[in-house]
Amino acid sequence: MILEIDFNSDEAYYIQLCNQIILGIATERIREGEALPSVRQMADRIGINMHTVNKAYSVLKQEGFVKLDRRRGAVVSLDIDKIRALEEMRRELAVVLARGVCKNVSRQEVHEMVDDLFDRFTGGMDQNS
Amino acid sequence: MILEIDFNSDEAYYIQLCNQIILGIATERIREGEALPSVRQMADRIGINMHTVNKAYSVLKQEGFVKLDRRRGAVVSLDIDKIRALEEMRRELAVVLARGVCKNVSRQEVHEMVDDLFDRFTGGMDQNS
DNA sequence: TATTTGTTACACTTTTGATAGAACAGATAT
DNA sequence: ATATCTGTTCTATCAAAAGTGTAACAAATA
Repeated sequence: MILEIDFNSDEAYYIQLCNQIILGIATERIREGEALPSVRQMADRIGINMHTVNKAYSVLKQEGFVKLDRRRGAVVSLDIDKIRALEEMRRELAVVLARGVCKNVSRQEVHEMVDDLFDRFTGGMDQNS
Repeated sequence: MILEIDFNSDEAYYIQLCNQIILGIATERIREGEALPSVRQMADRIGINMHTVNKAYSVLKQEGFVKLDRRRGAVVSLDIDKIRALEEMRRELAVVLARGVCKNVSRQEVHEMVDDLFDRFTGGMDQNS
């Protein structure tokens, strides 16, 4: 699992960390039941403060991606609230697509991009889910 | 054109304003060549400070959605840098889809959502663009 | 001339992001 | 038992971002 913070990005470190972990889960580089490095290990590895990692883990817990276990650390545990997930996705997607539409990105190009990304996530094994 | 700030949102006011204007352009409620209300008018109307509106307009200018004219104000003028737009869309889409995949949102559901949003933007008149 | 435009400058407050050190209870392994 | 690890929680500090307020300026307009 490659985790790297872009210290020049304008995105907050804890947001970058959250997104990369979520991408890791989606691409199955981290699997359900696996534990993330402890806040201190992770902090050392990627070069940021323990409390910043802790904040990222707390957000991931709040959003239902991990559960925090005192003995095992942050364990990937997906809380499936699909209705809520669909609502949030729609809100975010609306803004992303609106930007694209303004820049003449076509419907077909978006569909192709979605397929391409989905292939990366599931490796083509997502006929049902 | 309905513009409203959610004062309870954790999203910055100027980001909310940017997104709503972009949505307005995408849905053609604001058309190319039209001018947005002046920073002072807009500030009065939606109940935030002039400088915050100015910041939003500056960001929209920077991102190529409007041009700022001393006499006419902020005029919708789309600077089409499609390659850049596609790159940014891909980055943002990756995170949005990853979240969805973790929550069992299917490829088909995403495609349907994209179609639905595109219909809202272009009213079904986007076979070519 | 008076008004409106974007623009800029200075000042100020509040919130957020990030870091730091320290301590605690619970769990674990030696 | 001891030492070590876990998340967690304090207090503290610093910098940057977000937002507001007042004021002024040049350019354009009516």
